[in-house]
Amino acid sequence: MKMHLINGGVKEIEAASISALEALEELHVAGLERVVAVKINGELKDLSARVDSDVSLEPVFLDSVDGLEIMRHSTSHVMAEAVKELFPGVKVTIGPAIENGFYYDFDYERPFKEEDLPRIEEKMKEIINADLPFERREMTSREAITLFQREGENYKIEIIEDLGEERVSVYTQGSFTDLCRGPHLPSTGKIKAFRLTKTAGAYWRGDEKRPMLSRIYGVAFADPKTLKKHLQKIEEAKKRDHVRLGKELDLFSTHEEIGSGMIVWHPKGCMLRHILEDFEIQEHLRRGYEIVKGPLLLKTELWQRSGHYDNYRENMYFTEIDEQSYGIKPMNCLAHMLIYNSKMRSYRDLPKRYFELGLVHRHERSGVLHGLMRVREFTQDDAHIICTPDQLDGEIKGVLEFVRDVMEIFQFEYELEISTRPEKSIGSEEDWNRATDALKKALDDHHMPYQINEGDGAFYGPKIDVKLRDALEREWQCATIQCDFTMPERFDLSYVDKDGQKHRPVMIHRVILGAVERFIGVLIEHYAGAFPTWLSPVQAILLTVTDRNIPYGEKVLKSLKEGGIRADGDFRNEKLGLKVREAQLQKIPYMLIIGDKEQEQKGLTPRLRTGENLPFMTEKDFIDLIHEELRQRR
RNA sequence: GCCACCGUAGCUCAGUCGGUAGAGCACCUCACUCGUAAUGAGGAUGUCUGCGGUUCGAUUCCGCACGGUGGCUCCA
Repeated sequence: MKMHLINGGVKEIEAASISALEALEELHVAGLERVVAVKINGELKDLSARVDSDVSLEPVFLDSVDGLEIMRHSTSHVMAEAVKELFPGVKVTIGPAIENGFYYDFDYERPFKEEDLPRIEEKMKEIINADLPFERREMTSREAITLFQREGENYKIEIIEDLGEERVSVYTQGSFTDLCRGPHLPSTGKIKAFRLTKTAGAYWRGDEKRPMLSRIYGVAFADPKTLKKHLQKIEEAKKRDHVRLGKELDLFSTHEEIGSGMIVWHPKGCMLRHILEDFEIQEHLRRGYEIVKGPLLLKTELWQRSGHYDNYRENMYFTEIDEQSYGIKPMNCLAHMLIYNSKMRSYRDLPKRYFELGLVHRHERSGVLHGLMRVREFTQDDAHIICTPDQLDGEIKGVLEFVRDVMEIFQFEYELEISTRPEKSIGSEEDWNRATDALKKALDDHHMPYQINEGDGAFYGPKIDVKLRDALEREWQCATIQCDFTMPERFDLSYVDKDGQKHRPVMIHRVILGAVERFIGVLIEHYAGAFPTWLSPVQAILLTVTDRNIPYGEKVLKSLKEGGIRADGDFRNEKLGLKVREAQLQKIPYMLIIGDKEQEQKGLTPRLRTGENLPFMTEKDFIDLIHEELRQRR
């Protein structure tokens, strides 16, 4: 038979069938000890897989993307074996490889705790040191069910039954056999670096009505050095945590006595919000939006009419005024529709683009709250575009471009998803398809790649979601563009077309930043608190060298403020070194040194937070410098 | 909401195997008037998150509540 090595030689051998490992040896693959699997005709296989016809082979090295995933998956099997040895009676469920590591979900008489992890790690090391081979076996589903019945592994049986395959494969290493598609490492000794990181509860099959299992997470890398680097990176990322920086930079706080999910904005944080909101207003006006504002409380009857009462009630707060039930708005759309309906609309008026920095309240379940990222009271940069069906595509494109431009200003990388119809929803199948297609088309036309998120749409329509990542690489939904054919129907929105007849407009719900709170959370982590000048709550701080520089410092401060600079002064009787240090820790872009030299020559000496000094300059030059940065949004 | 962990001075944290607590920074006072990441000396600071229970005695053990963190589910 003839074997072809990808990016290598061709070799013909006599034998009719050999293992992939033997084949790679025949082909003199370098670094064979680091090979953990093989691609046979492009398909990932175990090294023990048989090679018995003319094939192309490609070794998979431990430190490749595929190699790491295989190793991480194998590590989860090793963990399952360790847990089964240490905790008799435990049942295994699923244990996949994930980004940087793996997890395994167990069903045990009690949940696992952090303190169980060292013991499990020890046991895993024993298994790894024993260098046990992973052995693959194929069998019929019936045989596999019998096998797992003997082991009392009813979750595995459920998986096999749901698979509905004729044959399945199982892998055994040491005392542990698991249902698994594979491939796996040749043996446990190939695992070079792992760490169990945390425990967590997780519902069986992600369904909160089913049992809560006990999940153990781990990370695993090709070598101890990379593992250490990864753990250090996480420690570094924690220094960028927005809750921590929010406190250090005096931006916001939360209070037990106020309640969960409510943010208190301090002067600097509030300034940051104000800058963003002001930016948003300018950008919206520029793009043909009109600013509107609706009330916080609206009668419950109206929420019934919109469908929110049936579909979103558990997230809403209600109250009673004069024996009349009211709901606090969780979304801003209702008032916008009433504005539209306040008079007759012609096709000539469309599209209407109503923009509101809308304060909403949502009763988020206590366990999901998280710093600024997930709160119960937040402000959306919300808009509703009401347009003719013909205008829909163009409007979606316009919003997409808006999102793209804004993300570029902040230099965010983002991921796009389309979410389709959820179970709990209103509207006809036809409208849903039409709306979903419009969203897809807009993304395709812009050549923007996206994922499909089945069943994750809003109850009234499908949506495009834009996701940003925080310091720990967790994804947060920010911008969203949602198509809606239903609300216009329910509120009987109409416009008079050229034909003199009333027609039904379409509505787009959309946000760009999403929630101002969440966006600021992501923004803090993105810049690690060192905001560009245009966003910095304090752009420059004056640092006097001695007390005799104070009067001059005050004069400079006054003219900088009059020049539109967000300036502050540190006129304390302290050493310059201390003032520099504190301004540095506050991550203020410019420290302006005011000493005798500056006083005599009538100017200032800026020090950047990078440590670099700019040459001595006049107040006016400095003001111009800042304004140039503002213009460029830097 | 579910699972795990956590809550000690304004902040970061130590401590008490049950006998009512400490450090650094910050704060206040005094001296120093100083040129690019911490000047020195002195001082004050706590219902040990809250409410119950066990106990002669609880910050420490137990339960509940409140708040936070990491996940699951849900979501901007």
